[in-house]
Amino acid sequence: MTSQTYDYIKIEKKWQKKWYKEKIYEAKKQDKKKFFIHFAYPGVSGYLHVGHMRGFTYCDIISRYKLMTDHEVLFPAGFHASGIPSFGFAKKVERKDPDIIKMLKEYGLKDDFIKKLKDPTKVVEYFGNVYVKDYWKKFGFLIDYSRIMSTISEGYKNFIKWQFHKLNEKHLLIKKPHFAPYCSNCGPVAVDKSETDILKGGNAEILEFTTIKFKLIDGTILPAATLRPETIFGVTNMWVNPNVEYVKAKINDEIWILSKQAYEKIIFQVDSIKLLKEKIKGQDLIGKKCIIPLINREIKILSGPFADPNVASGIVMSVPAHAPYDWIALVESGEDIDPITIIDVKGYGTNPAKEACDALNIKSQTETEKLDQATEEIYKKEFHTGYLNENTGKYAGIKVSDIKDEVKNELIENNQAIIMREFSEEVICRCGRKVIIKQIPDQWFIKYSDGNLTNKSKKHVSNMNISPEDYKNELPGILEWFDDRACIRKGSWLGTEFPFKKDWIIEPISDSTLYPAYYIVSKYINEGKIKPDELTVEFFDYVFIGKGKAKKPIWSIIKNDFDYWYPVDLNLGGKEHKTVHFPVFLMNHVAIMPEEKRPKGIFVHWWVTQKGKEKISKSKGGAEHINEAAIKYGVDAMRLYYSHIGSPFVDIEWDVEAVTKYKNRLANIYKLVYQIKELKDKSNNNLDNWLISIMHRSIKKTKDALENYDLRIATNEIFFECQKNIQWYLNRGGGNKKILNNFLKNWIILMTPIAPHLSEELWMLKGMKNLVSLENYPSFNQEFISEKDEVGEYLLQKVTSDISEILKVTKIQPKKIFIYTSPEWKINIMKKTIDQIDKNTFNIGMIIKDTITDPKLKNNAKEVSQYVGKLQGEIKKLNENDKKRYLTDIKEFTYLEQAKDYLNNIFKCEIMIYSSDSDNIYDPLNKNRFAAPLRPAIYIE
RNA sequence: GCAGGGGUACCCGAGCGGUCAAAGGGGCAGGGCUUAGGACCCUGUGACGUAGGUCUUCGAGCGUUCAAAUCGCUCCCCCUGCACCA
Repeated sequence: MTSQTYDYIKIEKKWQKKWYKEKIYEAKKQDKKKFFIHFAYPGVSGYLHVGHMRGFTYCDIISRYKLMTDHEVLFPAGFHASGIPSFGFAKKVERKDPDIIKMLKEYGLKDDFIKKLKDPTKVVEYFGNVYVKDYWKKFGFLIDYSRIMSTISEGYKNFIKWQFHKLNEKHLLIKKPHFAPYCSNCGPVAVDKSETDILKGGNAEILEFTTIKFKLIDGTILPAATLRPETIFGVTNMWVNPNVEYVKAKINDEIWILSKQAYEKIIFQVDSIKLLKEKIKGQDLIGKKCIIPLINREIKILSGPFADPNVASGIVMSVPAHAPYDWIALVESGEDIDPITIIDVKGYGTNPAKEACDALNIKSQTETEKLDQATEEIYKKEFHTGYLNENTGKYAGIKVSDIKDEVKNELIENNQAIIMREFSEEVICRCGRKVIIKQIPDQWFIKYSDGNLTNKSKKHVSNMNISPEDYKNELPGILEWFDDRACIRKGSWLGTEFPFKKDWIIEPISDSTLYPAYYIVSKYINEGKIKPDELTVEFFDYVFIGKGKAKKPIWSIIKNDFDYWYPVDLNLGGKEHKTVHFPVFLMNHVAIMPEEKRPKGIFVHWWVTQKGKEKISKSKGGAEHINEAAIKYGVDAMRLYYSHIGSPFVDIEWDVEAVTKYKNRLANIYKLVYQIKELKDKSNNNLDNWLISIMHRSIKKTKDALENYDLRIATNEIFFECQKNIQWYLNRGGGNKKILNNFLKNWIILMTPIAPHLSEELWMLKGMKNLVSLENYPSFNQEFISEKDEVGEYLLQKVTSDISEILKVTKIQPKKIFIYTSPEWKINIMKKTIDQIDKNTFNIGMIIKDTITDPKLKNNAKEVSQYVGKLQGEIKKLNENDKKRYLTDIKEFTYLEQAKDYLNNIFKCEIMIYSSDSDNIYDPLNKNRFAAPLRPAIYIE
């Protein structure tokens, strides 16, 4: 192994050891500006994958950058251990789930140890360790490891209890009934796409059927369930399935007729319900009459075999003017009933349902596919563009989309309807039972709907620093829409006991809103300087909101810390947090913390997906394991990949080949530094000044980008532009040791936040003794900018590419190349014209006159006027950069003359350079007349 | 349903009124370096062109403008989040 081999494994180990030994990560309160950054702590649900590292890495990059720009940085981390995941994991271990056991064995765990993971707290402990040791430390994160905490620790629980006391004091805890997915065997279950808790039905939505109480003559209730309560005005009859035996139930004081299936669902949703012995055949209801509530019209019950006993109440009201199913059924029934139109919609006449059926040529109730299509079409049209007409009484003229809830609410207030909730598709629990929706009568909520809280939060957002900008604009809407959130639950999971109701546990979103504040305390807990049971309500009142007095000296020490570090400057999290975590993070701070302690910034990043934009999921194959990837590609390569492959605000694909390319790039940089070491010292003023100048441009661009957290732009500048520049310098023949050294040092520092291990290694190679991680980021200095040399190199590149172009087109094998730089008068005119156009004083005649006062140009008047004429249009198209280039004073002839060796080298032939102003020019084809500023004429033999 | 984001050359992806035939990377082709290379360097990669040029392109169609990938409208198509999962 030669010294030039990039042995990243060795390098990583070496520098991590040093960082962690010297504890350079530890945040210390100093007289500097502080920066508090953290990521939304991960849930403890198993091993993480390469996707999770994206956000963590961004956080470390920003944190390292701040550390290098004169900030004292606090970058803590912890685990969100509350909730179902660790509990579920433990359960799986307990029942020896083969996938889980296999996975644990793959990670090298012994049977004895695996057994221990039946205990959820052991699960948390184990994975907490994995996250710290195998992920965060392996990636070189300068997390303050002295503050690591978990949400199921005693101290944290006391903190959460305090939070809920505060919410209660502010009247932000309320009680009301709630409807939640529930398994009669396992308790509450989460219905979501990941299907953690369930076997089937992850895509199910909860549908809210307005169940309207139609009354039979004897007062018995025939409940018709509908998603479109506003159509009640258009009801002409009822549909009852003749083949179904309905049951009767007593709900409060009412007798209801409904399907057996409906009964079994509704018992969980109403307070008082009793099944009666009496049953009734659908057939026996047909022909009877009932009354439409609200409008008190009498209608007939008809036979509707399509009325599905599994859907809602099993009984359907018929709106033939607006529901294709009802229309066709009515036609087929042969009854003499006129549809009632209640909605006016552009593009339809008096009976939209009939028109839609006709358009699709629907003839029978059995054509369900077409009927569904017709239903959807009409529903969409009517909902978005329809208005209720005169048949709807006081609602006439109102938009359908605005009225739905009003009709529903009126019916409910009049005790003429209830809401019945049901899944859009079947949901089956892990245990095999059907998941139902259950009413929880006295559910506690955090009142996020509170107007005052919402408004204050929205106002706070407007002063925050939020990336991306789009999210900042979205947030007020989200806060507005964010509703009360059920905050406690009873069931098998981990979390803090709710202080106001015994045996109930605070749910995991509600216990992770103010938590960055706890990082200030966790350090003292971890170091044994204060005990968990000392963290009383008085303690937190004093430390966090300055209420009361310090009962012990340590209280004021902690408070001092808190006052220095808080608020959070930047909270990073994935896009999944946009509508859940970030809103509650904000609103709880606004509710509880004083104004100066509310968060300053949020950074939302998108995900790493599998090929084909699929979410990486452990259950569905998953991506590479973090530790394997780290060995295969190297940590710095992965860090570079995350920060460069795409904008933080798009999903990126995990692309093994791309990561490999990044790895090679780092190896090249490593080699390049070695190669430069071996160069012979030589100087070239123009070129050397150019390198310094361009270096400072890069410094400026990088810093500007990093200040805005534009990680990708910064990374591009450092790892691609800088490399390109130094490559140009070397290819051009540059070799000034002093300047190269200076360039490299700056370059290495620039790289450090992104590829810290490589940077440390290179820094040492340059003979530096200190840690580059603790260096100061280079600062931009205008003095080092040399416009002249930048323009000179630009000219050279332009000439080179022009010559190449000519060679390519003409296919000439060049023997001699002649270059003619612009005559002085054209340069003067160019400058004058730019100046005058900018000042809006352009006068073509004056410029020509001025120019030909020069006796040498007297005979060239025609050429002069032609040139000026063309210039005008061209200059208007120029941008500021271009203009600046033309206005820069540079002796083109001299510059090119000095770069002759380079041209010589490139084109492998003799190069002759002339100024168009000089007399002895070899120019057989009179090409020099085409010479213009920064665009010399070329002639090739 | 509510809300958000997109469609750019072979692919990924930047650009978001003139600097745009459109950055950067990858792929592909040719050349170089090499014992070899899947490492690295150079060149090319819309079409046409024996002089640095011209022509046609940025989902589709209209429009605004001296000027549009970039702005407006309409349409088509994709993707994502949505609360008791974190």
